[in-house]
Amino acid sequence: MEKNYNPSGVESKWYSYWIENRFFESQPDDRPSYTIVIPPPNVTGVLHMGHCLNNTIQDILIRRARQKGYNACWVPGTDHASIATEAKVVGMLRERGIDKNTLSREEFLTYAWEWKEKYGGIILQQLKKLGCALDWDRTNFTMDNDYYNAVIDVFIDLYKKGHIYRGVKMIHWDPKAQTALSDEEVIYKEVKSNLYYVRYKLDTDKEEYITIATTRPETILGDTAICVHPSDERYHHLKGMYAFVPLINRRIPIIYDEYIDMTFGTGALKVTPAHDINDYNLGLKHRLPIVDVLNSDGTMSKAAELFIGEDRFVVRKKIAKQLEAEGFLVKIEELMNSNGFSERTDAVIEPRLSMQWWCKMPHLAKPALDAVMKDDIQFYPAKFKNTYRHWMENIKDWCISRQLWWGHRIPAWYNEHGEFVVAKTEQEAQQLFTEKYPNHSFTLKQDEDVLDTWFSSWLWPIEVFKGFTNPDNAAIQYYYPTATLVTAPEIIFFWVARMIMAGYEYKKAKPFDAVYFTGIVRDKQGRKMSKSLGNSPDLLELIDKYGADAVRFGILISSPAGNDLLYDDKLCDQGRNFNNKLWNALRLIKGFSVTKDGYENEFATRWFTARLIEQRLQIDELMKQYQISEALKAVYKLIWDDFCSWYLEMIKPDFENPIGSATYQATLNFFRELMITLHPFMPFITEELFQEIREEKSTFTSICNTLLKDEIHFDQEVLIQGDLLIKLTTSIREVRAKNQMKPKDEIGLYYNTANDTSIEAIKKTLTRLNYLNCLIHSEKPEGTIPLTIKGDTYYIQVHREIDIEAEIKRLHDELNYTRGFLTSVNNKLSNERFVANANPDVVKKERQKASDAEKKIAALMEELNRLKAKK
RNA sequence: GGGAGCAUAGCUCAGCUGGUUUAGAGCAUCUGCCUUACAAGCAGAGGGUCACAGGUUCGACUCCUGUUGCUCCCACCA
Repeated sequence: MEKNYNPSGVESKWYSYWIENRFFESQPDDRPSYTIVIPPPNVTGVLHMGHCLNNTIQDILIRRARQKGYNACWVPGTDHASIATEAKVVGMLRERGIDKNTLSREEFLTYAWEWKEKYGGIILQQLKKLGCALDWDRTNFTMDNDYYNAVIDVFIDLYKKGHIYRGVKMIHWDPKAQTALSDEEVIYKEVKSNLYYVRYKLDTDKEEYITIATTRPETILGDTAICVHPSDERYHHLKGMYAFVPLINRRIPIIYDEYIDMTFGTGALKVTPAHDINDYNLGLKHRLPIVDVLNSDGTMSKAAELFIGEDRFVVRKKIAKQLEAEGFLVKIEELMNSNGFSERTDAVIEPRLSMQWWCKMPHLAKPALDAVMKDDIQFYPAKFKNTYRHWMENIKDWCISRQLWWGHRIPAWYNEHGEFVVAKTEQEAQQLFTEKYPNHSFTLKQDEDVLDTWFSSWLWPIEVFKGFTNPDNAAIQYYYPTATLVTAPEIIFFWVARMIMAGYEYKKAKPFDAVYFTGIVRDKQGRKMSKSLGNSPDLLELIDKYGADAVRFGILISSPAGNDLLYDDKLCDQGRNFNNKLWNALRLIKGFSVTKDGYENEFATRWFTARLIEQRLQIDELMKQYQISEALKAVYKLIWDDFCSWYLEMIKPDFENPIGSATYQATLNFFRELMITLHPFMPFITEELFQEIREEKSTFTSICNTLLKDEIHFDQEVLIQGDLLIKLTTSIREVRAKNQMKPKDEIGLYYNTANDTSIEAIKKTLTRLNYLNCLIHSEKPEGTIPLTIKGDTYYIQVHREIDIEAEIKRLHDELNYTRGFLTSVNNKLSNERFVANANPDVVKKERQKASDAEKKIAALMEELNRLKAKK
């Protein structure tokens, strides 16, 4: 074996081996299932740190489930991501000099599919580098033929049930992508804007004005009223009056409504029903006309009368100048306010009135809310239940149509008069049309729009098993409900909530038992990783540099449950070092020469046997609670500290001496068990080392399909002895360090407890003791340093002048500490109410603590006096 | 504006339903070691008024209230 572990080559070798031997494939059988559906990454995506965290966690859950005897199935796939992909394709076409507007729908879709075939699989390939144990035969895409039909069928079904309708409402418009967005796709950001104070001339004989304040002066051209608060005395005299919109002189009424905030600006609001949701509502209430001054691309429309065809932001500046020139602009103030941006294109959102398709939510939300509140579906961390409840209780109708081509085309058919039917095919539509509108003409045209991406992804846990296409098939029966969904909290509404709704609506059952929400990956300064900051490392480069195991380790070890994690390359260093530690531990073991009568350490093997079981139970508990980074820490310590630092040092024979075959076999076996325990976290190196010590080379064995033992009983007593041994060893090393002794300097230990069998296990290697003597009570050795552990005293002989003053001080400090401790314990015990009220076990423990402390104090006193006498 | 969460060592965090010591870990720091698996290593050390102020209790890092500071989600302000 090389001196250092080198992951390159090893990782791809084992991934191929796993695939060739179909270890990740799953078919229904008599084992219980453990299923995860991957949150399908966008076809446009490349792997980033968020994916790394997310998929590593899923991989751990899947691999562990398989080790625990479940039939584990992890389903991969991608999401067509309508708006994001369409934007990419449009961009690609532009680079090639093709304008989307010159293409037919079919031509555009041909390009889009080409693009998807070329780039759509990249992200899945990258997951293989991470080691993900996905069942590739089950790969799904949200626009696969069956999946597409399932989405359309669900639309039709909900329409028939009366949950889907068409209507004109104020929606969020993305002028860049030129499509409607759902509420969830709008991100509000604080921006610095100007607040323009503009005066409107009143329709009187005198030179009278009313001044309003607005951040969007370009919409002045769409004003149809000015609104003030009914109890605002400043404006009482204007009742029933009119004003003129500056520049275009439209005569508009002054209206009164309690919606107005009198303290903002001048207390007078310009009302533009076409371009603001609140203004729209005011308009409805006061029956105001609507003047839509913007085109769909964000330029001024004909209705604006001025600046026609110019961009809204250009016009904002121009109109301010013109207002100023004509004496309408009173002043400009700076203001922080929040603007909506498109999640996908980052364009500033326009509230816009338009005809869209909607899905009513209340009846879908009800069972989905109950399931989470009653913990039928468990959220980890549970705090997200609150967020979820709040949204579900205030849920609004879902805008599901998008003015795009890439996606599931809405199955609605219209005649020339805008009358429509919903049907899967044109044929069906014609039939329906005849029935519905017997005397109308019908040259039918299908709706040009597609459905929101999430209207397909909410069916993911069902349709990846063909739960719509073939509802009674064996796979859906066996795998659904899935076990755990691992996802980011950002998409709790977009996706998680809606999958739960779809699950109850169409399967009458939850889609998953639990949802684990990961944190956000941030850089070490706590900033969110983003392209624009350039603080996101290239994952593939990281894997090349450190190996996937080390990267997995790095991202997990910093990842507390439910909190954001601060990633730093240093953590991958730690992971790489851990790899190397494992590698070298095996190098040591394999380097032993083994004979029947070589060195045996029966205590050490007993101790580690117990330790292994104890820690595995601990890891089980942590994993049950999804405390994944804590579980990894526990494995890490078990291997590094318990196995390498203590166990291996205990069983290491003297230089060039052989090890006994019993101890050797036990050690190999421990190592194998440790690899299995670690495997879900670091799959590649554990497979490599597992194969390295494998005995039967003939069968297609892998650590992937090796079961974890489920022992639950272990020897508590030997663990206590081990702790004592560790304490003693540490104390001896401390003496060495304090006395600045070289490794070669002679040192000896006297002990006096006959009942202590573990003492024999203090091998010279642990502390480099030159001799170990049991002594009889009466003859305490001279010139030694006393160590008091749990009331027993040990003596260390260092063969050099002892600094008695320093030793006295050390004993004194320890004595003081122990006395303080005893006092606090005694305070409790002398309190009658404590003894009366506290749990009897607690009282018993406190009594034990007191007597231990007393014993220790006595021993310390004795040694202190002896030292003082010598002085 | 509504809601949720966090505050423990220089940094990142454990410490679950009050009593395992007078609070732990990893990283970082310092000291000593090229000791025959690993310097990507070994051994040892230092470092905390558990944000602040009250309260409940025999007993509070842990429960309650308030204050301060930070984070997130939702609603959305012309």
